[in-house]
Amino acid sequence: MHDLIRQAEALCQRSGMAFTAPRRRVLEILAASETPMKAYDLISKAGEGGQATKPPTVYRALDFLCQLGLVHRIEQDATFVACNHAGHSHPMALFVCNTCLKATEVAYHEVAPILEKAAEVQGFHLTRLVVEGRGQCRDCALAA
Amino acid sequence: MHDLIRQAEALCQRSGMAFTAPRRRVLEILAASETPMKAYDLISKAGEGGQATKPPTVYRALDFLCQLGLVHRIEQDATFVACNHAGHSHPMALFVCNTCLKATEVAYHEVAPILEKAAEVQGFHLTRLVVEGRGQCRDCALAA
DNA sequence: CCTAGTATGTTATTACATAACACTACCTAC
DNA sequence: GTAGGTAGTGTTATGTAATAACATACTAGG
Repeated sequence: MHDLIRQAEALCQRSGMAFTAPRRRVLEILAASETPMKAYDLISKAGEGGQATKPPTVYRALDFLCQLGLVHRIEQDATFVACNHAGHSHPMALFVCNTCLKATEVAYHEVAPILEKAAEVQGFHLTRLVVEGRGQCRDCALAA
Repeated sequence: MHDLIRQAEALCQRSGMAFTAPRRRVLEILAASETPMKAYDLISKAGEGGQATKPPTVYRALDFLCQLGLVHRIEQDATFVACNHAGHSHPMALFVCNTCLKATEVAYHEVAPILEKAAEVQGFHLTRLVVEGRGQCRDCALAA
């Protein structure tokens, strides 16, 4: 999706950050992938153009893109996925289909305050929230 | 906490599973730890008794204990923590303090149905839910 | 007894992630 | 213009997490 790339360029320009070659490359690969990718698949894919691409290069790009909200890391299985809703900074849950492995993003507006409150009751002040899941997506349910 | 060990014994007996030496050892170490532990810290700690303890042994024990709900894996940082609320199978969120690294468990009864419903709207059927967080715990807030 | 099931022991390897340092490009202050 | 800072990349090496594959032991049922 070239949309995403253009959004990334815009976002970087606004915040004075550089949208450099490796960052672009990593985002392009992720945007073109149907499913979340493992870091090392990404590394070897990024290296296909003759460009030697080593782990730190890719991990740095991933950190950058994650911070900007253009990419999400799925903690459950250590994979990375381009964000469909870039720009927005909604809190987004990532639900991964057990069959096709695609990730579905679901907003959880209502849920964040509830969890924050529940945490606060125990004296815990939340600064970051991770909501993920597993299950079956619509397509795979219909196909079954 | 010997409570946890006794609970584990009981739980295993009821379900016809064996509470074997490595399983007990891993649970003991986790129960005695203030904070969630990384797998390899666990492995070397388990090996302190002269007993050679290799990764597969410990990972197998961890899988077993996680299935029984006696231990939780914290996906954010690949650590493991003994569960304070064994027996119950409440859905539990794990919030990790950025300062002291201790984990606080918070029930999220109310939240699960909301997320399930939000997922269902997009045709996604949830079978597993992971809710985790980061922030500051009560003790560290008071100390600050 | 012996065999099927369950669990552990052991070796080796695969996969995930970062430390540390050298180098480049660019920008800005003098 | 040039000294020095900042941000980013390249490269080597290593640290950390997890599992594959196969051998061995324990135990309960026929």
